[in-house]
Amino acid sequence: MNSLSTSPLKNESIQEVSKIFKMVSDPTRLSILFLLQKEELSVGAIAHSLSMEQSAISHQLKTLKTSRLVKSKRAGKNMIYSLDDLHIFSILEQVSTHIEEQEKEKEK
Amino acid sequence: MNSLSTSPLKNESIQEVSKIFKMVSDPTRLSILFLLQKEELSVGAIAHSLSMEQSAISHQLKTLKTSRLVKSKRAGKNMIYSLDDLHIFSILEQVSTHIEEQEKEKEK
DNA sequence: TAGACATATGAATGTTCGTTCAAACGTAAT
DNA sequence: ATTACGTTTGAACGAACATTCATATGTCTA
Repeated sequence: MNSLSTSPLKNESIQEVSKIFKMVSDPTRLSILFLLQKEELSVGAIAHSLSMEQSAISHQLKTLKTSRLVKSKRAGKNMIYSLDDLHIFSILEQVSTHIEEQEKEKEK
Repeated sequence: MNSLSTSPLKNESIQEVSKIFKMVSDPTRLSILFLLQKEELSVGAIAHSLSMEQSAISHQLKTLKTSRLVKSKRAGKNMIYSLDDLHIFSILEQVSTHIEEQEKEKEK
C-alpha cells in the first residue's frame, strides 16, 4: 500500500500515527485520558467515575499502557495510573477546540 | 457512562471527539488525507497512488465526506476530492511531530 | 494463614468495520 | 443508442475490538 507516497510521512509512520489515533478514538479510553489529565487515579476510581466495570477499565488501561500513553505504580492494594505522555494533550485540546468551533458553526 | 465527569469536555463532546479520531485512525483514510493535503485528486488517482481498488477508496471517501473532512466536485466522468477541513491538518502535523520525537527516543 | 479487597487475565460474545465482488449509475464520445 | 470509462452502491465475508463473566494474582489486615 501507498507505494507512491507523496505524504510528508514515511509509510511506516502512517501506521504508527493511525495507531495513536486509534487509542484515542474509543470513548472509554478518551474519557480515561481526560480524567488522568486532572489527577492520577486508581482503577477503581476511574471505573466508578465512568460508571463502568473495573475489568473493562483494566483492559483499556492495559492497551493505553502498551501504547505508552499512561503509566502505573502500585500503592498498596491499588494501582495508580497517570499520564505518561503529556504531548498527547496538546493534541486532544486542539481537537476539543476544533469540535467547539464546529458546534458554533452548526448554530448558525 | 461518565456520569461524574471531571473532564473539560461535555460527555456528548467526548463522543464527537472520538468520532473525529476514528476517522483518522484508519491508515487508508489517513493516507487519503495526506494526499489531499498536497492537491485535489480524483478517486482513481487516489486508488492508483495507494495501490488499492477504486471501490475501497470510494467507500472511505464517503465516510470522510460524511464527517465533513473532504468535499467533492464533478469534472466530467471524474469526481474530484479535496479537503473540506483545513483545521484537521494542524492536528495531523502535530501528531506527526509527536511520532518523530518518539522515533528519536527509540534510537537512544 | 485465612479472609477481604483491588486489580489482572483469558475465554467468550456481540458488534463494528474495512475490503471485495458484482452490479448499477452517471457522463462523454462515437 | 451504444459503448466505454469513472464512480457509487449494497451485500457478504472476515478481521478487529470492546465488554462481560469467571477466575487468578497480588496485597493488606486480623
